[in-house]
Formats: sequence, C-alpha cells, structure tokens
Amino acid sequence: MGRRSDHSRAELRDLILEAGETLMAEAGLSGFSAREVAKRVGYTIGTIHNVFGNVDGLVTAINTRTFDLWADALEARLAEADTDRIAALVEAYFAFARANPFRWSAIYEHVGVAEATPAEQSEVRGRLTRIVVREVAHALGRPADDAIGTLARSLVATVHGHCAFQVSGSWAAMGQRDIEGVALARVRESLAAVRSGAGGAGPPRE
Amino acid sequence: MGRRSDHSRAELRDLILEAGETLMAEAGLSGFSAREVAKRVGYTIGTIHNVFGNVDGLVTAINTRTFDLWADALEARLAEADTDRIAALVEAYFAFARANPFRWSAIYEHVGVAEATPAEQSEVRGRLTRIVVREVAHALGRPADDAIGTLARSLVATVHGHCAFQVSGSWAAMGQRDIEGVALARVRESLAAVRSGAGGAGPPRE
DNA sequence: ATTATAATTGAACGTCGATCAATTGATCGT
DNA sequence: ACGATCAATTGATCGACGTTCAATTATAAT
Repeated sequence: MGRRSDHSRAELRDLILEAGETLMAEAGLSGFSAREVAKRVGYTIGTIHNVFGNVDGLVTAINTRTFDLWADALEARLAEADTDRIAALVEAYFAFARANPFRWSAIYEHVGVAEATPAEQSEVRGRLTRIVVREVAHALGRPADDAIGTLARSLVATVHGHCAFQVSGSWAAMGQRDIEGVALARVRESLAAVRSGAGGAGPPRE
Repeated sequence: MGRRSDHSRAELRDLILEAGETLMAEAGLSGFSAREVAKRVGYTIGTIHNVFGNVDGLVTAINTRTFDLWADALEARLAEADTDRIAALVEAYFAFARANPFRWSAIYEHVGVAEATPAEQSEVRGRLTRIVVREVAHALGRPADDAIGTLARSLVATVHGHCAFQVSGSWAAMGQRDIEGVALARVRESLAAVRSGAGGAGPPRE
C-alpha cells in the first residue's frame, strides 16, 4: 500500500501498539496474533516485525503499557482516597485486574516467552512499585529506605498472589469469597507488625 | 505402526503423560508441542488427540501431575521437620518451584487457555491446599474450620505471590534478595496476628 | 532527473493444533 | 479356520501462526 508518509515511525509504533492493546483486551494472550494486529492497522506483518522486532517485543510493549495504565489507576484512586490510602491501593489493584482480566493476565502468562525487557520499559513498569513504596512509607511515617522498599515489594507480592487466584478463578473454585478483604487483612497485619517494632523486612528470627 | 497391543489405554495415557512431563520440564510451556511428545513415545499426533482430546487436555493433565509431585515434596519435607513446620512448608514450596521452574511456571501460564479442569484432577490439585490447611490448623492449635481454611488459602496466596516474583526474576530485577525469608516473615506475622485473637479470616475491620 | 536510502510488501518456509477418511489389528461368532 | 465387526492408529490435509528476505515502492539527496 505504501503509506509511508501517513505516519512517522513513532506514530506507527503508537498505532500498532494501540491496536495490539485492543486485541489483547479482546482475545487475551492466547488469542493474540501479529497478523491480526497488522490487518487492523492496515499494514502487513513485515511492518510489525520492522518496528517491534518480533511478536515478543510487541507483547512486551503492550504489557508495559498495561503497567502504566495500572499505575495511573492506582494514582487516580489515591487522589480521591480519604484516610485509608492502603485500602484504596488494594482496592484499585484488584479493580484494575477485574476490569482488564486479559491484559492483566497477559503480563503473567508472558514470562516463559519474554526476553529481557528494555530498560526504558522497566522504568515505566517500576512506577507501580514506586507508588506502593511511597504509600507504605507514608503509612508507617518513615522514610522510604531499603527496608521499607523490601516490605512494600513484599506486600505487592502478597496482594498479587491473592489477585492471581482471583483472576484465575481458583479462589472461587475453592468455595472462597471476598478475596480482596482477605488480602487487605494480610497487608494490615504486616503493617501492624512492622509498626509495633518487629522490623518486618529483615530475615526471619529464630 | 500399529502398536495397539503394546499398551492398554491406561498404559498409553501414562506413557504420553510421562513424556509430556519430561518435555515440559525441558522446554517449558512455550516450547511444548504435542507432535514432539508423539515422536518421543513412538505414536502419532492422532493418538495424542484420541487419548487427551486436545493439547490443552494434555497440558492440564501434566500440570495436575505437577501439583501432585509438589504436594509429595511438601509432605516429604514435613516428615523430616522438627518444630517449625510452617517454615518447612514455605521452604519446600519455594524449593519445588526452584527445582522445577518450567513445570511450575506452566501451571500459571496455562490459565488463559485452560478449559475446566476435570473433577478428578481438581481433587488431586486440592491436596496441596489441604496440606496447608492441616498445618495451619495445627500451628494454631485449632480445628480446621472455615475460617482456618480461608486463612490457609490466603497464606498460600501470599507465598505464591512471592514465589511468582522469584521465578519470573522480577524480584531479583528489583535488587531484592532472600525472598523466601521475606515470605516467611509475612506468614509469621499473619499467624501471630490470628493467634493474638484478631480473627484473621474475617472482613477487614473499620 | 538521477541516484541513494529507507520503508513496506507479501510470497515462502517451517511448525503448530486439529480433523477425519482410510487402514490396520484385535475380537468374536460361527 | 475364517470372515465380520469394532476400535485403535495412522498420516495427509487444512488453516493459522511467527519469521525471513528479495523485490518493490516512496522519499530524500544530489
């Protein structure tokens, strides 16, 4: 077709990325296809490979965008949070996964295939963690040092584990309900333990 | 080739399953192929489909076997545990994932494709959870009622979240170390909180 | 206008999961 | 012993996938 002048390389990247995001949201990682993305943007497979190297590169870029939107959602929810910002954080974390199940799952289904994530994308993906570190430090009234960083990442892991069980349906399959409340309870317990001086991020005692 | 009398249907199932497990351990879900499994057992694709319906069925069966081996590993570790059985459980949980990264990951990368898991396989998969419920009840000196069941599953989710970050490499990528100790710390905090009478499995207070 | 450079195409290749008519081997009645 | 019946097994065939790359086309430079 020769639409060379229609879009700059950056525009083309955005165009493909956006169509890829939509397809991922519609079909999930297992239904994702570079050919379908190409068809939707009116280019051909070759162009996708020219811009993103290979399908992994495109999926990685889509997943990075998902992280970015996710972090946006957390910030938006925090902006309207009253006192309990930790609860708002957990709530928004689950809400995003629930609202975007395919995109959320794609992040964690792509690990076995993924090559190294480009540095500038790692930066974007780290935003979510940085938000949690900041809020955990705030909740504890402490500076965000290494120990707080580890604790915050551990709490993300805790909530992630619950969220993964929810999205996969295994939590419901076990006859369980209100996983969000349960996850929040775990987070509260850990914050309370750290507040009462146990350290929290160090190695296990005994 | 017509090896019809060489194996009964059950033997054939085991044969394919075992070769499938080996391939999954070697190549991971992304490198898994029914054709390769067929080649390894000396049958053809058609036979695989005849026995397992489709590739998803085979992968699901492999993953169920992984759960079974995993539960075996937990029990084996518990059998030689002294006082701290919870620590033994967390340790064995991580150890299995570390020793079988591809098989472990396949479980959680297959969600987007998986159809409903057959009932008898769900039974096997539930064994891991049952072990944890039993041990959590034991650690708390309480009968394994619904609240304990929910708490145990929540602690599994907590450890799973940490384990997932470890296997995907994102924990190390964040400059963190000793995730196993961190996960155990979270579990200890929750058990301590529940021991001191906060309930633990109910909805969040406030 | 001509050349050089870059972007875009799309046919070709190998591999995948799935299907199903044809074949083969086992089983059984006679 | 033998032909009929039935189930297991084969493998060619299909459509779709990701990847490659020679050929083509549009832009930029001279």
